Amino acid sequence: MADTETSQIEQICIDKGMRMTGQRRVVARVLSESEDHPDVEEIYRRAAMLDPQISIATVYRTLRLFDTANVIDRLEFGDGRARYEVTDDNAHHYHLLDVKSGEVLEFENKEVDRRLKEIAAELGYRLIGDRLDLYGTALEPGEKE
Amino acid sequence: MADTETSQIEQICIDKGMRMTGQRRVVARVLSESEDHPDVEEIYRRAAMLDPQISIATVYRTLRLFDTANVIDRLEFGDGRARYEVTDDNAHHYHLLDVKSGEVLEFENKEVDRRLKEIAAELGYRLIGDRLDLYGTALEPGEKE
DNA sequence: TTAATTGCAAAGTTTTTGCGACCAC
DNA sequence: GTGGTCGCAAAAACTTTGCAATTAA
Repeated sequence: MADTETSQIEQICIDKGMRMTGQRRVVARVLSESEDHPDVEEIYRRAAMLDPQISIATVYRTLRLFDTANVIDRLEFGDGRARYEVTDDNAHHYHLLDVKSGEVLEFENKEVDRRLKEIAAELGYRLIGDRLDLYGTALEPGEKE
Repeated sequence: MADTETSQIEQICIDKGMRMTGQRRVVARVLSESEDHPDVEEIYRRAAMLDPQISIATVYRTLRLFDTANVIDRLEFGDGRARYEVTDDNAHHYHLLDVKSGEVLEFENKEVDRRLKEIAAELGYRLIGDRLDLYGTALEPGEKE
């Protein structure tokens, strides 16, 4: 079972030379197995299923650690709570929020990537990060596209 | 002097049928005259110069009111506190943060506007809002652009 | 062995809210 | 006049931190 496997994030942390405690392994596993964008409470809830003794303070500390090490990305969609996802070094992506359902879609666009880098350069900056979130409502079938 | 004039935002609020109290006028004036992106504490500080009796609770309530009415935009640059700017219906713009100085530059780009709308449509959504923030470091003279 | 990490509870930040007094319309 | 708004202080929501006990390397 997956219970004894090394999760994707755990391996990254090991490679980065982090001290891997049981709690960090649990949080790493939770994040590796999440396909959504959970907030801290939700990550804590999922982690507590694997280790009922884990403290939310440790979850906060671990998320900050992983975020600082660029292992995960902290997202903010304007609802006050931070959400997290695993950093994907190969494919930088953006988000589209369905404002009615709260669902979050991810999308990539190389053309946008390139254009943003150019824009930063035109303004005299080296682009080191970006955040692009679209907010939309689902088009009904037949509705104008 | 400007003290008795109707500020840009105040007029918008009047047009929207809002009840205009002295405090709302003060916050409206502060925002109208701000060319930066102040956070709540800073807005409160500036408002208190015009009305020393104003409460920060009222500043929070007024900002939420203005934001909900789309008179101002709430910005989040990842530092935990919300910042605000006057909504510009004519020219939608994006932000570039100088991560070293904390300075915020604004830029427009019709091509990006159009592309984002197309992307949303391709995903099956009507775009109703977006947020695009670039993070960069200033290029030194002669540095690769 | 020992410096780093944990759980707990206390405290720090930012924002919201209940309530009686007050004010705009 | 009266429903909306204000100031105040309390509380809510989210996040960080001090400390003694525990643990990874």
